[in-house]
Amino acid sequence: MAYWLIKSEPFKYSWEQFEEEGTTFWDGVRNYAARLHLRAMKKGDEALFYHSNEGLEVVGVAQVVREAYPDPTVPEEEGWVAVDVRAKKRMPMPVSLKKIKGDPMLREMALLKQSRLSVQPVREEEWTRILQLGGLKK
DNA sequence: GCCAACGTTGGC
DNA sequence: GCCAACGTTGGC
Repeated sequence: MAYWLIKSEPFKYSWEQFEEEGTTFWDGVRNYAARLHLRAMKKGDEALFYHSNEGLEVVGVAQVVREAYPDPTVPEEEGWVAVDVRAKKRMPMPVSLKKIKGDPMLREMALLKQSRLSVQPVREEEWTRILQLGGLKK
């Protein structure tokens, strides 16, 4: 099982909307590096849901329920993909970018190193640490 | 294949 | 609103 981080600007699609819908298709990725990650996602993998631009914090955990398939919003020949994700758990204490930056265990996170990448892998140690900080794990 | 110009993302 | 970082495009 692998771990990921997916970003959304809350005024476009927020965790609140996500929770309401329960399951949604994650589309709109138009970046080759991000697409590689989308294609590598397996059913059952989990992802941190991060609010970019506004909020600037990890607000919840999502789970992959359907692996990569052609993005229904563009012609299939273009090769872009979407996955389906389900809102799994809200963070009791959202983990802010500030906190992540200040945490020695999270210094190597892709979120800090490649801040523009909208779908990125998360290491197991980082995953565990974020869940701790968020109040989802001891 | 290089690189300048341009567009986009995202933090501040 | 600004700007750095990064990706993409297009001329050569």
